[in-house]
Amino acid sequence: MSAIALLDCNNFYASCERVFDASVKNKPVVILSNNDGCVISRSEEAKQIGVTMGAPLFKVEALLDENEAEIFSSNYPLYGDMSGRVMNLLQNFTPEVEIYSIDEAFMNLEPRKKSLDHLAESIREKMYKWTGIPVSIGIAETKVLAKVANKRAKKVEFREKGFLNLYRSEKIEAILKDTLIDDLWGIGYRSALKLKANNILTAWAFREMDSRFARRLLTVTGARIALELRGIKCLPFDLSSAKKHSVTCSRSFGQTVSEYSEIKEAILYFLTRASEKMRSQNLAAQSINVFIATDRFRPVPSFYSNTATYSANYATDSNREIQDWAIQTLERIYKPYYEYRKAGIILNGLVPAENLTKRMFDDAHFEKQHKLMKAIDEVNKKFGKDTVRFANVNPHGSWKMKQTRKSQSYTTNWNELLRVS
DNA sequence: TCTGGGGTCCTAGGACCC
DNA sequence: TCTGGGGTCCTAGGACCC
Repeated sequence: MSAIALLDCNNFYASCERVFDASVKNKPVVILSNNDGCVISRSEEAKQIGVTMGAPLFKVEALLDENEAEIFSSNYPLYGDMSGRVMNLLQNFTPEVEIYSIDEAFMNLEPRKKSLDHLAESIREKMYKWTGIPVSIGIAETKVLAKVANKRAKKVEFREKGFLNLYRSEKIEAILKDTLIDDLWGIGYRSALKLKANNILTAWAFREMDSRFARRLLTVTGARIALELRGIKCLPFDLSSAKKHSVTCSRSFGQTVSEYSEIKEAILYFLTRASEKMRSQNLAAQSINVFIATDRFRPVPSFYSNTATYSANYATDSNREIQDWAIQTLERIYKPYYEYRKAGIILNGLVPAENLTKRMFDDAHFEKQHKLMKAIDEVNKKFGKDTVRFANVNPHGSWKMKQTRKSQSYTTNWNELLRVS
């Protein structure tokens, strides 16, 4: 039985901003979602003054001003780059690292030369020294228990140490009894309601629950979590950094949009971004899902939301072809007169772009398009986004979000390096 | 035309995560 | 005035096959 660690970066986005801007140390810092809509990351100081996760900016703006907080739009190139540094560093401690999210990774700590506590300490220390990012670590026999340990490690009692080792620990029972069912990884709002209706209020009660009943109530997903709480591994360790199954691009608009031509513009723009990302992983899509929606908070004159899928007989990575799919699909769901607030596309059925099934008729033609797309991607990578683009794509449509508080791309753009004066 | 059991594949929708 | 975006997995149900 091996020990699993879950490492995550504390207040990741806020911490990233701090690495490069000393003037925001020891101040409340918050990072906003796209459109500068709501708070998605908070420094410790911001949490303390009572800014909640997901709070809409307009509701906490006064509070932030009073406390002289720093407010940033999200800067994903920066966070992505910092994430890469963190994950690379982890490989020095064990080859078995599963990157679970931009700021979290599971690690298999076996075999090891040091004690688990010692190992956790040295990982934390090196991470801070080399990347400037503070991290928390939870250690246990399964992923779910490691998650519990990690969460607890952030609480006041363990914050100083920054890690909690529950591997074969007699503390497990007490901690599970003190963990509310709502706070358990994998149990969301819906499942928590069902469990509470059955008087299952804590992680411990869930662990002790009859597993057939757990399965009936929450399907296999829930049953697995209950077993993991007992120390039985059900969630596999995924080292493969597996290829994606889908790529999404969607946005809320900066203002409402009604005209078909503008919605189409937005959709084609999202398509450009998503297919770029797809090709960067050498994948091709076999279907597309298009969705549009009016403002869910202000259903005026009435709420409308719809989605449709186009499935092709072959996969492609050519924008020309996917554009055709997208437009046909959009036409099926677009209705005039509505004030749309959000739209997006999902590319599905991703397969490796090499060795695609040969097409009966226009294979040579497709080969050409494939090469053309690759060439366009190269140019845009070198000279900047949308240097070369399809004429029907407008990267500056009226639907475009506003991002007014973005920090610099310190690590990914030569023109925005940190200046030392 | 109806009748049965057993199987696969696909899709839409739900639930959850960060 | 102002409320994010990008993913995964599971299941039920329809269509189809023998």
